[in-house]
Amino acid sequence: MQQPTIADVARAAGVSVATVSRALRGLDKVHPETRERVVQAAAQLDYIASPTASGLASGRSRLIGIITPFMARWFFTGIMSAIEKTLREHQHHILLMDLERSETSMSRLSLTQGMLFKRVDGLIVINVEMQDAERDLVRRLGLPVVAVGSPFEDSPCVGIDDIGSAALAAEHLLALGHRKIAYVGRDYPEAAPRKTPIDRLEGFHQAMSRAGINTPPTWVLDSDWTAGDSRASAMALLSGPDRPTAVLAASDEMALGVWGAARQLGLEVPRDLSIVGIDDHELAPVFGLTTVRQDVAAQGVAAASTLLALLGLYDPSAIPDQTFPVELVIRGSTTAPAKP
Amino acid sequence: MQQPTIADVARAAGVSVATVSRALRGLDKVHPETRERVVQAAAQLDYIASPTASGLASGRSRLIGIITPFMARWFFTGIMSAIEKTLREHQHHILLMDLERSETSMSRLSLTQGMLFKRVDGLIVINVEMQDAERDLVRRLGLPVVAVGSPFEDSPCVGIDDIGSAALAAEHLLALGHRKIAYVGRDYPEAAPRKTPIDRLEGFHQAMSRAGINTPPTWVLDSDWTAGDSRASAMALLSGPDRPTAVLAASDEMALGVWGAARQLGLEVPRDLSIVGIDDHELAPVFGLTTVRQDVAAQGVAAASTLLALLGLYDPSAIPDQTFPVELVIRGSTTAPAKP
DNA sequence: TTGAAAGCGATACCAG
DNA sequence: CTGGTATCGCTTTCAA
Repeated sequence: MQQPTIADVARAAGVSVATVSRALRGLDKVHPETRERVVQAAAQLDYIASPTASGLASGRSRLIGIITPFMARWFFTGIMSAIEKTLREHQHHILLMDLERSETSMSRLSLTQGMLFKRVDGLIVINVEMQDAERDLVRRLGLPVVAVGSPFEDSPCVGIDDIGSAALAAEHLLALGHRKIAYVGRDYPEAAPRKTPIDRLEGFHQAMSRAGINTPPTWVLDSDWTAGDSRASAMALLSGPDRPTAVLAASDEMALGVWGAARQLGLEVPRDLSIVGIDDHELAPVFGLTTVRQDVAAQGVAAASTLLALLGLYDPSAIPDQTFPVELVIRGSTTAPAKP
Repeated sequence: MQQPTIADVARAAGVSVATVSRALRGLDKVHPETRERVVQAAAQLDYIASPTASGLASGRSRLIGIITPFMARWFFTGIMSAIEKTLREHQHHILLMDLERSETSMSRLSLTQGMLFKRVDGLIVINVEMQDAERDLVRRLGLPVVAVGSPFEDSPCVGIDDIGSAALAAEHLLALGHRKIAYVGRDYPEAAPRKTPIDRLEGFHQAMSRAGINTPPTWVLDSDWTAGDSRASAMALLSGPDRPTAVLAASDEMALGVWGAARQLGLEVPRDLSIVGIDDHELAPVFGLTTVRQDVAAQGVAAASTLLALLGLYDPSAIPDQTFPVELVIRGSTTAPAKP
């Protein structure tokens, strides 16, 4: 059976399509009685407007593109979920673009050629550097963009103070009396530079040098930010003769990787090794991991609201903060170093 | 500046819009020379076709809706990532619908009223029961559907043998000599019944009764399938006087929750307690968790390919299996029970 | 192989 | 407040 169109509703209600369109969208300048009749007719016919058609006519698709690598990481799923809910309340939907392991320009092609950008009214870019062709297209299309984590040109950017967060974690360890502190989470040199890893490492270094401590380069471990990889790196570090008394991991997932390594080596946490992470991952309270908490959902709501404001659909004065506070959460994975 | 339209390209190439349309979509019956000229002109103008317009005209949006609860769970992110990549190779995009904590019909309204279903060419439904109004609409629209995890009407369904998987895990514990085995992962009674939890519990029960063992009801724990919640349940169970020697968790996330509880109670795994999970979560190898592995990515590819086949865009003979094998992966979290 | 023209299903401007 | 109608940009017969 054919889907009912706006013309069917108009006929059934005995009005013009123009009136149906206004009535159903809740525009003013429609007589309440008329509107009622239209609404009745529409309900009667199970009429649902075609988003494609209204998109063509109005020039707005009510679709928001989300570009992200590592969709499977804790941070991204959390923020995405919040973004989705916020946008849904404003009748917008999310178009997903996972970039994981597809950094070749070939598979990214669908961003430009593949029409993704022409489908959406705006973009939320989560922790990715856009490529030149992509930036150009975004600019040509005049797409509003909200960045999360790392900035995009002069678009609004939502995030936390990464430098401060890492420093906070480091200072916690220092306050406990640790001096031999290792760091996990520097990007591999061959990876595209990302702001978050760079800033957190910077925060670690700042805190350490403020304390007058010189960290040997071998105690700064590269990682692809997965638990598995950081476990591997940590195995090497912790099985050596001169090992640190504490490790600062740039994310909780990596912190758990370090914990796994410690466990396998028979080291007890925190007795033999203190571990602190960043994020407050779902598993952090489960294992009692000390960490620096960030509110991912709040960041998602902020990103979505900001984009809606850019689209003129949301009161700009209601836009929440763009830099979110973090908070040290002390659990059982950190303690003072054992007396030598 | 205005975006170039198909008419601009036609003008530049000195042909009709019809020819441009054919040439750019790679249809036959276009003279190679003509096509070349069109392609040149299009490139020259940075022309990108409007998906909205071609959607209206052709009746296909190249958009696939994904409906899922718990977007933040391991299983969903993994499968979604695979689906996205598969669909992208066929020029389709994903429209996301996270249902977490939005089970009220009010917030689900956007599925029906909110046009989601009218935007997409097909649906992938992951482990959710659709509501009546939703089923009706899907039927009326004639939307092709592929189900994952739990079946949807007579649509193709991708998944694993949940009963067999749980039985496999249980039999591993039984083979090690365990008799006092608890189970975590029954849905709370007030939750909407889901197939996976039901089947896995069934598999556990089957294996136990085959072994002639009667599990006390108090050793079957309810959980919302998060690590935190299962940790809480396990705390109660494990701190009691008569505790099991092994726990079978219906997912690795819950297994890690149990592990957290054991740790907090000073129980050592596997010496004091064996733990086995299901999934092979990213953290399973990190902590040495014994588990039943399922291949999520393969299931995602299968779901996407099947849907494409339903849309007539993919060779149906190439559709992969719909029930995927699982495999017991023995790591360090299980061992024979301590001699009494 | 190519072109002309009729939709596709709304929106929005301009009258009335 | 309501109706007529041009328009959005592309696809798809139907002829040529």
